[in-house]
Amino acid sequence: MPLEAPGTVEKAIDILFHLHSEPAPCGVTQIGRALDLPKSTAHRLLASLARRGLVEGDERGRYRPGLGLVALGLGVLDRDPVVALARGPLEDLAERLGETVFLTAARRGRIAVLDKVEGRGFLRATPRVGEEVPIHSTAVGKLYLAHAPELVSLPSGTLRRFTPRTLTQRSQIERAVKEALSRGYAENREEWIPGLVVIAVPILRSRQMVGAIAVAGPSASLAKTDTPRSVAALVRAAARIAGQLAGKSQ
Amino acid sequence: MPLEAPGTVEKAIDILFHLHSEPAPCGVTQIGRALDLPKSTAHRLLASLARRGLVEGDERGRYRPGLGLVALGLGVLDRDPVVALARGPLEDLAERLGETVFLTAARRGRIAVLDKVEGRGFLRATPRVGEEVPIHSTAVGKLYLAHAPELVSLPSGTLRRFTPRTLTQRSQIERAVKEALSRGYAENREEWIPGLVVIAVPILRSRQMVGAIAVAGPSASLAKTDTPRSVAALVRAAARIAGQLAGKSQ
DNA sequence: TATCTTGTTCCGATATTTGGAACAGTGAGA
DNA sequence: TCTCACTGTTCCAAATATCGGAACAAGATA
Repeated sequence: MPLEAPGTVEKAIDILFHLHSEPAPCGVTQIGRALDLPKSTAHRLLASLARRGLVEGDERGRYRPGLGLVALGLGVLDRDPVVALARGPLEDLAERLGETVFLTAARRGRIAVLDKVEGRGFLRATPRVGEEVPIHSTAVGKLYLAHAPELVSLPSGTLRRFTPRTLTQRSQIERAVKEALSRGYAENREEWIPGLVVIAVPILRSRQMVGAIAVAGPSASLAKTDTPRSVAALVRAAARIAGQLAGKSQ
Repeated sequence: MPLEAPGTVEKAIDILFHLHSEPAPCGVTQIGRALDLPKSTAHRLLASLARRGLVEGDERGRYRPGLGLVALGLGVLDRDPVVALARGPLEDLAERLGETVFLTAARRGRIAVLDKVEGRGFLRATPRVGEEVPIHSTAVGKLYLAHAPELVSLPSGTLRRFTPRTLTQRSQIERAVKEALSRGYAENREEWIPGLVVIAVPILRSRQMVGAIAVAGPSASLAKTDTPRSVAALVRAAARIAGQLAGKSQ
């Protein structure tokens, strides 16, 4: 089985993600080369996407992601009750701590950023809502491994080393996960991005982990001695979100 | 020519928009009925969409929009320089005026909301980022008809009457557009939604209209006598955005 | 001007989508 | 508890829409 071929729809979606990853509008030939599609195929797929507004083509034949994607993407966030309930607490936290605070959740075995409020520092973390984060080298990843390992899938094989401090051995990660479980929070001190420190706590609804909130900033601002203060604030906010979540419907 | 049939990709996109418009997750049969697709076709298209994360299916076979859409949708906004530059002024305006302020732009002949900052009132306007607004019955629509009629396409035939105050005759609209052009701003007093008043000004970069910012609120809060104050604040903000826009690149 | 590019269109071959039908699992109602 | 109606899923032959090479027109480049 030589890697089953993607269908028509999948190719079209691949074009969307490619346009998303490119900073500038792309031409048909360029897209075809990047995704290994004949020019005419790329052209036809782009025409279909353009008819529905998912891409926009200028008069020169360059294409870029279209406004139709905005409505669809924002709709996903509006639909999620956790995002709605977390918005206020996130703003409070960012105000109090002065650093960037964000909300994450696991979907399809991966972890994505669902919302954020940026801090006030000249040097500050700026996660992108909708993007994924690795599992083995982040604070929220460790939390999921601790509280809901069935919701995330750690890549098999060797784990990627992002920085000198990245934990790449399973035994190291196991130890960190156990620590996260017993302490109730997880840390990531420059294990993913040099200079970046993240402290995260889980949002637990009746023992089930439905997400995590975290504070992120430069290592100088989130020193180890300050950790208890950040953790306390995060835990309070997470409890508030979980409480409102329990009130809502189920 | 009996209304050419949509291709595979278009059908898949139609499914995305249908899921977006439904508040609850949908089953295969339900989607098939709504879009006139056989069950098996809907199922296969959903499988393709799910493989790329644009939809998520639960264990019961219900499908809903997926997280992949978030990254794509937010990416569109990040890419747009007007959105980035308008963010600050929008927040200032919302703070000063106390009402909801939003940014719109024309794409593909239609007008969409690109960003918003909501006001503080218990009763306040809550536009949805990414959604479209009508042209003939909104303040921003009149602005586009005045400054860049080639960018928007007024529907042919009779214009839809949303409220008793909606202008449905071309001559009425022409007069309103001329007024908007001469005064530099446009108003919409309950012409689209009962009780909703909007005041909008264009963002002009070297005589070209690249968007509009507007303040929206209940008619009681945006009385006619207050209009000059709102207009002045909006005009200042629009000029600031346009100025920074001129500085950036071209 | 000559020579590359580019985006777009065309059209026959074929692989992919299509959609009816059968299957299996679930939930409601008797 | 049994039944029935309804789901979502899978299968497969038929048909058709996709595919992709080639030709075309329009710019950009040298």
